[in-house]
Amino acid sequence: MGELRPPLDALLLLLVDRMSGVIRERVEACGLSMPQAVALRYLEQPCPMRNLARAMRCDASNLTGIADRLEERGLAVRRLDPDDRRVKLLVLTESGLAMRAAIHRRISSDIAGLERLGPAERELLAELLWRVVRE
Amino acid sequence: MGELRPPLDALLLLLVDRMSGVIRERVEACGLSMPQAVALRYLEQPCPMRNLARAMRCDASNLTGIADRLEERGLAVRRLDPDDRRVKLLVLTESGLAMRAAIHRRISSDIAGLERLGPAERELLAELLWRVVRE
DNA sequence: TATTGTTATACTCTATAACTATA
DNA sequence: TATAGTTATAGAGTATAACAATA
Repeated sequence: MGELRPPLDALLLLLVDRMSGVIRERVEACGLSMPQAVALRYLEQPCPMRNLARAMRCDASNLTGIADRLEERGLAVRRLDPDDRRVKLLVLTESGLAMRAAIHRRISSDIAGLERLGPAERELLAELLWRVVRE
Repeated sequence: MGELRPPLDALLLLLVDRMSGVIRERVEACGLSMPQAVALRYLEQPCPMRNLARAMRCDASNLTGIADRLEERGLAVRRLDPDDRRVKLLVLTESGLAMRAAIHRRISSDIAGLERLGPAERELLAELLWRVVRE
């Protein structure tokens, strides 16, 4: 029963694979597509559509449709920017803020096999990941 | 300069987010879409299209198009299953095997900020992740 | 009857290019 | 002239439902 441990890179890929699947499931259980959920996450504050596109690493033309669908669902609205009349600011509604929080809550809870680690091991894992992930 | 360390769940989400982006970039630099690359990864051996769809967690009807495009690129071929004439086995070509290996190589190398950890710390991280990710 | 792969349909995401209204 | 958002277009992924061939 001596199961061979895969190398670190394989473990990281496995982790990403599993977590991505679970995240997608939970987001779609909330009735949103992934791009819509990602947009919500970036909309902590009113944001020009152009900036949002940059943050989401997609072409600006895509944001038209994504914003349309967020508006249709009542999760966000377009607001004119008084300082530059070319710009439209995308802003979360109350409902959008609630959805954003709900998705974050669902995604952050019950992660993978984290329950198999004790408090000290989680602390250790967090320290190591912090070193890896830090800017 | 005392930067606050985010909680473990946030660190894991951050890691997944970063790695997912890099993986997508590298896959698309190889000229494939993510679903095509995932299909290649699962095609270690000839595989009925139905099983592949199950593994990829998508409807079987999607595999028709994905397999079509893999065949157009000469990366895979459909082969009849002698044991069950309803079944078509998807099989990698030589070119498909090479692409599969190339993608895996590119994805596995130079991961995120892993270079910031020493050998002992990497060993520790691998042990912890193995506990988390193990079946 | 049940299953495999396909087709038809509809929706979403994706990029490119052209357009408009501002700056 | 440059930029912000939109539109038009085309390709790809996604699910559902219906279908032909086979079990």
